[in-house]
Amino acid sequence: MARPLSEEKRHSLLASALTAVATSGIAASTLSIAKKAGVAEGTLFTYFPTKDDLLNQLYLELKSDLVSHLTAGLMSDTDIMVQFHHLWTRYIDWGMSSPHKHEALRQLEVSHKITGATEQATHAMSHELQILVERGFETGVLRKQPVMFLWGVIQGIAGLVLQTAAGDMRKARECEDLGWETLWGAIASHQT
Amino acid sequence: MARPLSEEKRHSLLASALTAVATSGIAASTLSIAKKAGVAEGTLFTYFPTKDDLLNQLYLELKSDLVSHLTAGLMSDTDIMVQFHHLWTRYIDWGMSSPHKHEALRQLEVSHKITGATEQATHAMSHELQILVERGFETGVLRKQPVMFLWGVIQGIAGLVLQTAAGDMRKARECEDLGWETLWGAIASHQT
Amino acid sequence: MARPLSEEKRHSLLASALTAVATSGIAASTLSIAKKAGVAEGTLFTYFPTKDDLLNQLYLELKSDLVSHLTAGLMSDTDIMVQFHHLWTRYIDWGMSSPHKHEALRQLEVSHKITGATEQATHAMSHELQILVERGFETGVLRKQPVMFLWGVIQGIAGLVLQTAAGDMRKARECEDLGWETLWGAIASHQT
Amino acid sequence: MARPLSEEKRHSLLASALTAVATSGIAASTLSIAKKAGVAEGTLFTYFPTKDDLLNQLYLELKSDLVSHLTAGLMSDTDIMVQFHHLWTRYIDWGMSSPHKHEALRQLEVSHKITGATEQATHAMSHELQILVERGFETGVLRKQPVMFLWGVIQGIAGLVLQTAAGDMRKARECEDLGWETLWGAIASHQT
DNA sequence: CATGAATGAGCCTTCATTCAT
DNA sequence: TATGAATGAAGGCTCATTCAT
Repeated sequence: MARPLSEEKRHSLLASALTAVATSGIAASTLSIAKKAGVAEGTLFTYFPTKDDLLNQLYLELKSDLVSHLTAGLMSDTDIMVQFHHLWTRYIDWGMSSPHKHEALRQLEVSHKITGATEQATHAMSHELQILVERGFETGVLRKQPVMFLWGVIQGIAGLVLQTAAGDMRKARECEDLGWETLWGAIASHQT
Repeated sequence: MARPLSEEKRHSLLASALTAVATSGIAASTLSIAKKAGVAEGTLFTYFPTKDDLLNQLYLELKSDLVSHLTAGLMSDTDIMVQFHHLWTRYIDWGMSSPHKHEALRQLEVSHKITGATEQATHAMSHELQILVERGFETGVLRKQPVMFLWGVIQGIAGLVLQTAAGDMRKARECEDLGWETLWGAIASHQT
Repeated sequence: MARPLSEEKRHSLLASALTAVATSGIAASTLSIAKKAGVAEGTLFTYFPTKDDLLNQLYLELKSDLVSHLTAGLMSDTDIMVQFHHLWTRYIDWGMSSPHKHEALRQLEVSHKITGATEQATHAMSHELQILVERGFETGVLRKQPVMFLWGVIQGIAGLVLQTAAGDMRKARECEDLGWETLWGAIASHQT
Repeated sequence: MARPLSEEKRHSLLASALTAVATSGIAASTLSIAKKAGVAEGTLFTYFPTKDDLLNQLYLELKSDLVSHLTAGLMSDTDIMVQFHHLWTRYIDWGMSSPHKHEALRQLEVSHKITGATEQATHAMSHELQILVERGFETGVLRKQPVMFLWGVIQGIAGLVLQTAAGDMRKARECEDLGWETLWGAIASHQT
């Protein structure tokens, strides 16, 4: 009975938190977040018991959004390099089309507010990617390394490209290509 | 100007800010910084007119510290790859022996508080490195790319290694080697 | 008026308020009270239009509970001192067996939230006691004094005994006797 | 160096807290207290790290004020009853001339905010009274009982008198006498 | 110059009450 | 009637910065 929690408000709040965190870091105030979401400050706390909780949920949502964007259209039976190139393209695409998401993710990653449990939850999401990586190891295409390390390399170089491209949109294409060469050089095993 | 500003106090403050920022991010309070520096809160503001100013100075100092650590012992007439490997070793060494510095730098980089002017000032410091990179381009050893991009790759992979190694000190050596292979693969041109 | 207000829920709410107030004073939140009563927060306000109203009702109920406990088994034709001793025993009994009630009453008395009307209503309840007291004055057994004053003395000393006994249950009996001597000394006229 | 903590402001704050607590109970806001003290809200927290701390200090000050008022002019070599009567008179005098103090003390006593340490500290203050009481026991003038109990009786009856007198100032004198008879009856041993 | 008291805006969170369901 | 989401006003406390000493 009573009014049910509105999924719409929840999304408003997360969306508002997204831009707020991208703009002001985790110092963004709950009041500003609530206001931009068109909601009273108190309401924020009926959806997220704590500011930290909101940040964790936001982190989760961003990661999930990124992963699902990356894996969309991935064909698991094609050449591994092709698949990685697909991943790469999608990553840059994601970052270009929603720069706030990328920036907010960066802020959250550096913030010390993300709990171990949240981190765990993100791992569960990337099952498909994990398989791809493992196949890369087995076939000898990729240099053997911890999965998290590999993922970190991708993330790092993508971040770099996005940042570089942000300054000069016209070179975006060039930049993406450079990034791809860099990435593939970084992770492939180069056994001729 | 009876009593001049004491260089010692200035350093105390920067050192204190370093650990504070590494631990708590830029949210670290001026009070906590002053206290750990053994100085009154007001004093902090005679040395740095503003908290943001302190953060910028800290950033400058960290970058300069890093660059001078990297370039120490660099022999400009040896093989380029050897020089880069030296750089790499020194980077990891720096990060391992002073993890606070590395973490603080990360926090500052992400913080939106570093002004353009400060950023400019850091470029000036890396003259020697710039020359090395350019020689890399000319000789065709390195893939042609913006210097800042290259620098970002180094930084990103080094950060990744430090983070990975932090969790498991025993694998530090392994990790460093993996990092080097990754880095060299990322930046070298691979012309057979 | 399809469904009438349920007397059961009303009691749940008052019972819950009782322990909440005893524990946390009148600062106890309506949410906590409603929850412990197994009822939605909004429901509380259909039974009591206001938190202050709830507190007043609780006060009334506690006073009435106390008075009826005191007067139960009172034989109006025995010796006055015996009747007072009966009262005293019953008071201590009440306080010992339901310490929450006693504590809650204290909190409410001190709270400035009890209205004059509520206070009036309690007077009406103690008719039987009033008669006893007046007989005490007429026969010269009790020192002449305002009824409210006398009642205050009883309450004060009983409270003291309960508080003292709370710390050391083993001495409860001793404590009760001491209290009785104190009380009787305080109110009897001592005409030898 | 620097501006020293001003004893005057400290007193302003305690005085303001006194009336605020007397009027609104411990729910009195720190803002209202600071304002009435003519001081910024933040300032309150440089003098008292916590609201609870302020309340404890206030309690201490009130107790100390009361005790020193009671013992002033006490002649330890006169008759015990006379000394107690002196105490009684002083107590009523204190309560009459500063009703806020009395009310605030009541609020604090009931509040659950006074720590054990604070309570301890108050015991230390009443050394002189303790001696008087013990002499009362030794000489058989007082009924043997725990000191705290005796003190509670005095406090309780005094409170009652003050409350009763508050309603009808003209009867204050009468009321005080009645209180004294009640008190002495309550604590004296009545051995003829 | 060094100190730390003073300031008041701002922060996160709680709360009594209202109202849509 | 019962529910609990929605509200926005406080509440206690922290903080960067100023300024008297």
